[in-house]
This record gives sequence, structure tokens and C-alpha cells, in this order.
Amino acid sequence: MITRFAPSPTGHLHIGGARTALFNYLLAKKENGRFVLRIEDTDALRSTEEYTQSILNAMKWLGLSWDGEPIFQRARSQFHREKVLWLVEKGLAYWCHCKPEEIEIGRQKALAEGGKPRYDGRCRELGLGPAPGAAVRFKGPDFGQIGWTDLVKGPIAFDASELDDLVLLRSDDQPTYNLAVVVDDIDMGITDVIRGDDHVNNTPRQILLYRAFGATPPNFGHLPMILGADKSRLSKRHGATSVMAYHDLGYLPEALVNYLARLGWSHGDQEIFSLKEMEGLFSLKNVGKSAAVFNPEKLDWLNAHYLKSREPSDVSNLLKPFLEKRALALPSPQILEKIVLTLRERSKTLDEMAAKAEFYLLDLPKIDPDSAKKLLTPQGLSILARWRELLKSPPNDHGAFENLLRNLAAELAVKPGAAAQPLRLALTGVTASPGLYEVMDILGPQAIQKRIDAALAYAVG
RNA sequence: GUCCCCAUCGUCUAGCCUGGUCCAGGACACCGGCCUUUCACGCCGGCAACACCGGUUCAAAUCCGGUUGGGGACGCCA
Repeated sequence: MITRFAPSPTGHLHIGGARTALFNYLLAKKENGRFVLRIEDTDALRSTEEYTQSILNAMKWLGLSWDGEPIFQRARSQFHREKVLWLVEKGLAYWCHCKPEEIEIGRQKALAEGGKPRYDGRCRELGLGPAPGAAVRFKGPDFGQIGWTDLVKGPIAFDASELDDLVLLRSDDQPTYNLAVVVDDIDMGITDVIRGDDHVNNTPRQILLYRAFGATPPNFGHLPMILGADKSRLSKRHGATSVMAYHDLGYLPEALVNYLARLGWSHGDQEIFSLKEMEGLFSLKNVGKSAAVFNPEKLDWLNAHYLKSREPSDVSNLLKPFLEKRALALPSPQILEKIVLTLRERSKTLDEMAAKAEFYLLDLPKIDPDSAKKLLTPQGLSILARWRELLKSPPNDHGAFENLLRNLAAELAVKPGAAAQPLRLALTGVTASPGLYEVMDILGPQAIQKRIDAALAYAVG
């Protein structure tokens, strides 16, 4: 089995493309086949080197390694051209001298009259030859059915009369998508073409081309679209759509891969899958037929899960760029790991974790004014003053702090929570934070005193 | 408009092929509770769906037909 992912470098790798790539990758792995990458850069105007690199990077980040070197389609245009000419020679394609503008007018008219816009084939039997501005069209059948058993959707059939004679070679001598895809898929020995739903309409045309070339068509499988919350096709206005945008937001590749896989595919009730595990489990039989809505909350949940289950040292390293982006000084690896340990159950993304880490890394935390108003009251300040005394020598384990807190609460006749909050505000600047013992363990005795002093001064000032 | 595809909780889905074990299971989200120095995490519990109509059958989420709704395609883009 040989599968392929064939993106056109006219944009960054997006969510939909990534899932297509993932399913092709998974299928090849499951069947011990090959997964190849082909860059469809035949649209010279819109294809760029930057996008090509961006797509390759995104694939690597996701862990979707391909076999062999990527194939660049543009480099093969001469080969494609020869194949077109061969078709003309065999009488399976013909030169068309129609002006694109004229055809466009006919198309608009047909659409306006409620019909299906299609080329009328007027140059078909004219026996025209090459000429400036001429294109080559495929000579399709006039009747009959073209069908296949789709790997995900089951039997699909089109009437030949629905298909017009598609252009194979543009008037600028460049091969078109449908031609290049078929020629390359044959040449590369692709056995299974797994792609987006939006290609179903191309499939009968491509099957016809396979036949014209005397080749057996591969298996086709069309994956349902991914939709936004409003059920329309996922696009920029639904938020981040490029894979690397999720990287920048602080998502882990395994979370995104896991999420994308479950968008359409399932294996019973299981929700958590590693890429390796899916490689053994994947099957197109378990891919649904209907479109799926992209749900960022579930992605968040998965990301939080992986943030918690990955090695803290790994997470520390991944977190560094996000801290740097916030211009925060990096602590020692040991301290950073401790910080991660206190934050990973409270963060959905690395970026959120970096934001939450700020109070540790700043010289003094930013005191939230509203919380200060509530907590740095005369009573709060006296509690804080007591803490200042008590913490001259900070507790050296969780139990010791627990005792300190309970004793103080008893002495002041308040609940432990009430005794703790002023200290929390002094140390972290906010009222919701990791456990106070863990925070103090990370800050160390000097910073503790400094922060308490600053909080006492804050209230006074 | 024409053609193609799709239709189970708000969302992702299991079940559908091989009808009864489904007054429909899991997950996210949401709501309640427990735990608790705050917030989270975790644990426990709850809310919530077979689009509609007809047919086949002793029996339909499951099979068939239609309706409605949604998506996609209709390029000398890919």
C-alpha cells in the first residue's frame, strides 16, 4: 500500500489538511506501506517556497514523517505535457481554441438559467492542432456511469453526462491539477487516495483519465469536511486554522494529533491515543461519513491531559520559549521543573502556563487591586504581619506549613482559608494560585520576606 | 439552479453492515456534590439525542422509500 499527502503550497498547513495527512499516514503505517509527500505547486502564481517549508515544518512538528523525498510537481511538468500529447495522439484528448472569456459567459448564462454550467465541447470534433492560446481538453464519454466504492462513503456514481471535457493542458502550456494528479499517482504507484470530501466531484473525471492511460484506478476514500461552530466550512473567521498557530498558542502536537484523529475516527469509547497506538489501530472502516464540527474545548481538554502526563522536564523545555516571549527571566532547570509541577494542573496550554508562571519570575508580583482592597484590610494586614514573623524560618515540608497555618487560624479564631488568603495575595498577587507551601518552596526565604514587606507597604501606601 | 454526499445528546462519537441484549453507551462542555489553605486536579452524581413521515417485520436507532435540513462541487485553482 502506498498513500500520499498532496498539499498545494498556497497557504500554511491547516487543520483539515493535517487530518488528511494524518489519516494517510496512519493507513500506510497500519498496512506496513509507504506514505509519500507530493507538493502540488503547479499553480505558479500562488505557490511559494515559504509555504512549502511551512507545510513541511508543520508535518514534522506533528510527527507525520513521510517516506523518501518530497516530490515537487512543477518539476515534472514536461513529463505531464508528454502524457497529454500522447492522449491527443490516441484521440483521447483534443486541442480547443475557445477563448476562456467566451466559455465564462456561457457558464454564467447556464447558471443563471438554472442549469449546470459545462463546456459544450464545440472544438471536440474539429481536429484542431496546437496554436497560441489553445488548450488541450479530455474527450470524455457522452453516456454511461462512472462509479467507485469509496473507502469511507461506500458506492458513489456519476452520470457521464454530468461531466464536461476538462482542460488537461492550459493555454500557457501548463498541465492542470486533474491531469497532473493522475499522471503522478500512476507514476508513483499510489494505491489509496485519501483526501477531502471536496474532491468527490473530481474523482469520476480522474477515473476516466486512469482508463485513458490504461491504468487501474486506485482506491479512493473521501474524508468528511471539518466545520466551524456555525456548521460552515472551517475558515479563518472560526479562529486559528493553521497547524502552527496551535503550536504558537502552546498546544502539544500529540494533543492536536489525538484530537484530529477523533474528529471522524473512533475506536470504541477510547479517547486518548498516541500516534504509535493509532498506527496499530487505525482503519477507514471506523471513519464516519458525516462532517464534524471543530470543538476547541475538547482540544483544550486533551492538551491539558498531555500537559499533565508528559515528563515535567519536557514541559519545562517546551515552556521556555513562551516565558521568553513574555520577557521573563528563566530560572534554573530545577526551579522551572518545580514551577511546572505546580502549574500543569492549572493550565490548558503552554502559553497559559507561562502567564501563570509570571508571579514566580518577577521580582515582585503584580498585586491585583481588587483583591488588595478585600484582603489588605486592617485585619488582613495584622494577619500578614503575623505571617511575617512566622515565616522568618519557612517550613521545610508540607506538613509543617499545614501546622503553622492551623495554629495561626486557631489563634486568630478564623478559618484556615481566611488566614491563608492575605499571605497568598502577598506572595502571588492574586487570590487563586498553587498551594502556598509549594509557592514558598520555590520562592525561598528572602523572596518570601520581600513580598510580604511589599504587600504591607502596598496597603500603607 | 444542477449534480454528489450526509443526518444519534449543544459538540465529538459508540451502536447501524449481521433488526430484539438500546426506555440508546462513552467523551468534551455544562450543572450539583465530595476533597480542600485559594484556584485547579481528582472522585461521585446529574442534564441531554436516534430530524420527520411512511413502508417491511412479531420486533427498527438499525432495512427500504420519501420529505426536510445541512455540507460539498459546478475554474485554462488545487
